[in-house]
Amino acid sequence: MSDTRKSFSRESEEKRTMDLIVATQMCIERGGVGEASIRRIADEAGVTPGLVRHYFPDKEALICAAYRQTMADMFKGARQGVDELPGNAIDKMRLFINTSLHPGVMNSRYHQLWASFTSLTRSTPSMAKIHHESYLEFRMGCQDLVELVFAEIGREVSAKALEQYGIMVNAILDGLWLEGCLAMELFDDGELAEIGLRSVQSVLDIEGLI
Amino acid sequence: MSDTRKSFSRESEEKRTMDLIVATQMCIERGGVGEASIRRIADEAGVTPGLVRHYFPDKEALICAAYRQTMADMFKGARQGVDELPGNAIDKMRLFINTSLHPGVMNSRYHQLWASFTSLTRSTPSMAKIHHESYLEFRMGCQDLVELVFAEIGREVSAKALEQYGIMVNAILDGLWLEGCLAMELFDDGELAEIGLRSVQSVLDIEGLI
DNA sequence: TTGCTTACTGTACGATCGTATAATAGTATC
DNA sequence: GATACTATTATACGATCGTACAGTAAGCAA
Repeated sequence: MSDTRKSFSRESEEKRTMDLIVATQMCIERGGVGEASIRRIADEAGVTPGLVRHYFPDKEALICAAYRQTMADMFKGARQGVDELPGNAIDKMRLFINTSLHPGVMNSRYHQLWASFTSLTRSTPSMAKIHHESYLEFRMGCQDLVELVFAEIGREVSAKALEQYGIMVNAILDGLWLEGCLAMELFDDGELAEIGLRSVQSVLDIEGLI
Repeated sequence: MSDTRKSFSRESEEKRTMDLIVATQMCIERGGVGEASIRRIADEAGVTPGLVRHYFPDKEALICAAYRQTMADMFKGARQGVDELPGNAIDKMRLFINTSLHPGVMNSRYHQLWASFTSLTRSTPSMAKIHHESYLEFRMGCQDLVELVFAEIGREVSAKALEQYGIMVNAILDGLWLEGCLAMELFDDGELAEIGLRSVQSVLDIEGLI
């Protein structure tokens, strides 16, 4: 039909794969899963639809890859600087809470991606697996920080209690993150982070977080 | 094409509308927004696709109606019995937390619906409005209960502080609800409700909730 | 029973979907 | 510069989508 073919340059598998994943994120970000068709993703990535199948066996595999990437991005964003921080455990916890509840992580873009992927976990087993893994990873991140804090102040708790504290902190961060993502305009800058610090301090019955 | 027409009976607008809304919920519950096509919804409701347009101007209107209905269902479920409870404010708060974090409200069905609708709020203004309204309604429900509790024990707090307590309680419930919906099998019966009670008690610095 | 209203069915249309595959061209090797 | 490899394009196919609309029958009023 067309008399001129699209010119192109060959790229590495890593680049093309990542381009397609990022394009998928952008499509979903724009209008949910329904907006993320193979054609639109390819267009967003600057390639033609046929190429997608060259790198991913089917659409589901691409969506899964984008899901994994999104969760990795968010997790990395939330823990930014926490592990490198030379300070004590309380400082790490404070930074973790602050970072998780600031615009770098708590924004409508991540929320849109998160909600879209989450809505697929029930019907797609491979996505349910990703969801499960990333949930546990985040919860364990919370739990490990709690453990550090308790060790620092010399408090001893059972493994079960520690787990429940992890669940609590995770819930508070998830809940505040949700509120912030969904209604950013209702809160002042740093308000949710402050509420998060106060809540976690209360729940863990510790001091020095604020 | 077919030699026999589908027999039918005329029904009231209320019934047909509700049938279509429920059918929409069931389709979304089954496999996300992608599964909720007009044809499948009509089939689920026991009517033909053409009828949908007789009651709803387009698909978006039907999805919005289903969104509203779902949020109303959840809100009603969470407040079940709370307002009728003759007891004191602490009892109301306890019941509210327990009910919100038990299977009647905290289940994968509601979560699937919630996540699916939520993923549409960014690109569809009419759904963003519904989302905003239902979020504020739930948060105010939390805040009102906090106010009742504080009044009961004679604690006086500023309006701003009260609002922040409402945000905290809402976040804790949202966060735990999410955890429970997404990984029900990781928790014992009533474990999350208990964690919720302990967290709220800590955060509000009150007694008698557990 | 007849006729009227309209809830409801059935079919059609153009667009878009995911996938398959043949044809092409960029690039490295010799 | 010719050759081989394969990343990439282009096109096709059948299915399904949302919507439009003409035709049909259910149920009520007279």
